[in-house]
Amino acid sequence: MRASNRPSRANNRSLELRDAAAHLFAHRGYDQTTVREIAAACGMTAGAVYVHFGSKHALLIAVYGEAVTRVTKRLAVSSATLDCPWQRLESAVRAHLEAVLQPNDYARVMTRVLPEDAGEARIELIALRDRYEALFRTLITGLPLVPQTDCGLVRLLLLGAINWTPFWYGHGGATPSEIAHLTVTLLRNGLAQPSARGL
Amino acid sequence: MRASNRPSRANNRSLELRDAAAHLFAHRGYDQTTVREIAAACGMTAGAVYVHFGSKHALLIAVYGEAVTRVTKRLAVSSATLDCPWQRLESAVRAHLEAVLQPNDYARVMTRVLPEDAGEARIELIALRDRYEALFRTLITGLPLVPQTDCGLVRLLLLGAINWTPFWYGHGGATPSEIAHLTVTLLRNGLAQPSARGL
DNA sequence: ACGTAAAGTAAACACCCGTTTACTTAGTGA
DNA sequence: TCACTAAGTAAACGGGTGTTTACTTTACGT
Repeated sequence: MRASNRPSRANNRSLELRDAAAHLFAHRGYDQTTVREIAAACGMTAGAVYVHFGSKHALLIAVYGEAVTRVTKRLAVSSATLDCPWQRLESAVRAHLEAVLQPNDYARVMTRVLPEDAGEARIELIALRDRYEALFRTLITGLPLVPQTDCGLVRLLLLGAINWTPFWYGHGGATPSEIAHLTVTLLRNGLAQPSARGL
Repeated sequence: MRASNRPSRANNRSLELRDAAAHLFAHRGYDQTTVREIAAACGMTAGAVYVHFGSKHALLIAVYGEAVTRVTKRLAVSSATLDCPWQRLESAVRAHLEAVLQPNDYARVMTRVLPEDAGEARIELIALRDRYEALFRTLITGLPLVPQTDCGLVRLLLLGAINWTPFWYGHGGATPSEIAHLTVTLLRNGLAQPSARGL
């Protein structure tokens, strides 16, 4: 049968493996996922994994890298056409949440797997994450803020709030779009009653 | 020699074991900590651990429970004497951050170890965490907010922001007290320039 | 003084892990 | 057609895991 291989050889089962790894890492974590499970999800043996990836760490780095690439692309597109910097930020937050909260294996790995769990691959994962978070840096420094605001701290708090969402999403009943709107509104106006607003 | 055991027998090496486990879980995570390491930290053999705890999971539950108890106590004390609900919240956030960010093994386990990593003990850990987060529920519902604010969502965003701090603390240079102040000020007033503040 | 029970040891148990090693299969280019 | 190479298998390797077992030590109550 030659029906399943159109281009030539190299049916790129590497990508198949990477997808399976992403799925398992996202749902069960890195440590609790075995190479044999990943292989079995592709109908292969554990040994065959090492034809495509040098180690389990390399597989994680591939998944993490792809996750950053995808969510970066999505985020750039979603906020490119808007003028208001607050709307740009909200759009970016919405894109991030949709990526993290929908059953999107890749994006979820970014919050589910801590770089510390990756051993020697730790440095590469942190570099990948930093590359992504830099996007929020530009979005936040573009906001018209009260002077002397610590933009870095604001960015870290915002990312923390939205990175933690996978741990409770579903219990609150809010959609990613609603969460994004409340988050950015909160960031913009606060939630004190205007009459009771003090310094 | 009977110098080292005042009360009677039972020098409570259980507590010693629990402390050692807390230290290792906080710094290396649950999966990557072995029972033999915990035992060795107390100068014991792995087998002796099972005299005091029925399993590694039981040890984690003990650590997690103690963590919740400690930080709950600390939080209740810190915000009891204040009148202004915003100051109460800031004080609680500060207490939480100090517990999580200082080299405090117990508190750090609450953010470092995900309940999902605990297998069957998962349900008990989630129950313990919920018991703690309920404290913030009362603090937030006590705030004078604009009507129809989703208090639950606000609480979850706030807890996310401060639970994520261990992953970047130290790089920003801010102290727990400063972070707490900015966080609550942000929550209260937002960070838009008053002149540019819209709906 | 002695029986009892807790505390701890050393060693094994049974299993699972990531990785490697021969070996087989199959498609490709010359 | 035939050497070449990538892809994959089956099985083992070396080591580490949580846990259990049999045995020893130790301190107490009576």
